[in-house]
Amino acid sequence: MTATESEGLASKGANEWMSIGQLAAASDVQAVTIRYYEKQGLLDPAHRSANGYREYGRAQLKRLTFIRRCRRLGFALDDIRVMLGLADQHALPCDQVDERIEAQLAQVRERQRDLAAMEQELVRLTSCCAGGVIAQCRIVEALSQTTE
Amino acid sequence: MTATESEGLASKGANEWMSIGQLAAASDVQAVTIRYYEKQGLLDPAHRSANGYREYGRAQLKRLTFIRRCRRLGFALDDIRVMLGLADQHALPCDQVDERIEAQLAQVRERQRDLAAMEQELVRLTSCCAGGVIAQCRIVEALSQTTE
DNA sequence: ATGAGGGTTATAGTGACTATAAGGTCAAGT
DNA sequence: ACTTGACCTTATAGTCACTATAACCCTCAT
Repeated sequence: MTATESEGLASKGANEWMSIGQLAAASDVQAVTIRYYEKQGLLDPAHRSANGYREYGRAQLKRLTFIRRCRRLGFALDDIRVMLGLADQHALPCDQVDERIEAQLAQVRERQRDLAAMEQELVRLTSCCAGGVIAQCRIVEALSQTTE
Repeated sequence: MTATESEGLASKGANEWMSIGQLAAASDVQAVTIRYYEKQGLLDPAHRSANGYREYGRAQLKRLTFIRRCRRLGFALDDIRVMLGLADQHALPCDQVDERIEAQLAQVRERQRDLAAMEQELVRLTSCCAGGVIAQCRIVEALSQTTE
């Protein structure tokens, strides 16, 4: 921990300006990645302090948190850019965002199915290869079997 | 469909030489990707016919199928290269392959957990945004909430 | 004043493709 | 015979979302 009042980041006492490193710690996004997002237009160019360092406030943390969550949910940066754009226009109907969420949900569920199949296959493979030698090991065979 | 006898690929009648396109169709791996694998050393340089075209037999299809399955299971090409190398030396103990499988299984299960969380959040988000306007929509809010 | 640990830029590299360009080959139809 | 179109060949460049590196500046404690 660097500064005395930076620890909580819920401490909205005096001023809440953060350096890029503090924002990185608070948001769980690396500093380089934050700069990358700025360059990609996902974050506005940050306000600079006298020495040229970037300074961030709670709004930026919020926005960055949103981005990080979306990334974790599997959204591409382009999708996120669009969603941020939509969200900035408060009068627009929510359908488009909702549509995206639905599409993403479909994707997530497809991946879940894939992973379930993967898991099953891996479990089968581990049990078939206990303490043996590759000559008897069926792993490669099992994974190269042509479906016929 | 191009050639007359290419359709079945289970037809092991006369000769079973395939062009790269046929192998691509049979293996569900794009031709460009097959060439890429060759360049990366995952596949041996293919035998060439008189005109310089690549020709493949069933052994290659098997190997490629193995690679594709591994990719689907989330293995990196480096891992696959090693596993192929291990599998080619039939006297070696299976432990190393097994170890990899175990590691991969752990990865798969971690992703499953992540996806489950994602799904939950997405479901929550879709229900909170039905027919509204962004001003009332909680999606962006929900995904930018600082955990406190 | 020195060194550690921040910050700044720009550029190059990563993995696993994907797209493009520019050409050679082949079977079928007119 | 010729053209069309689908296939094959190579090489190179682009993609995405970072990640690493280089080379430098700023600040603070010892």
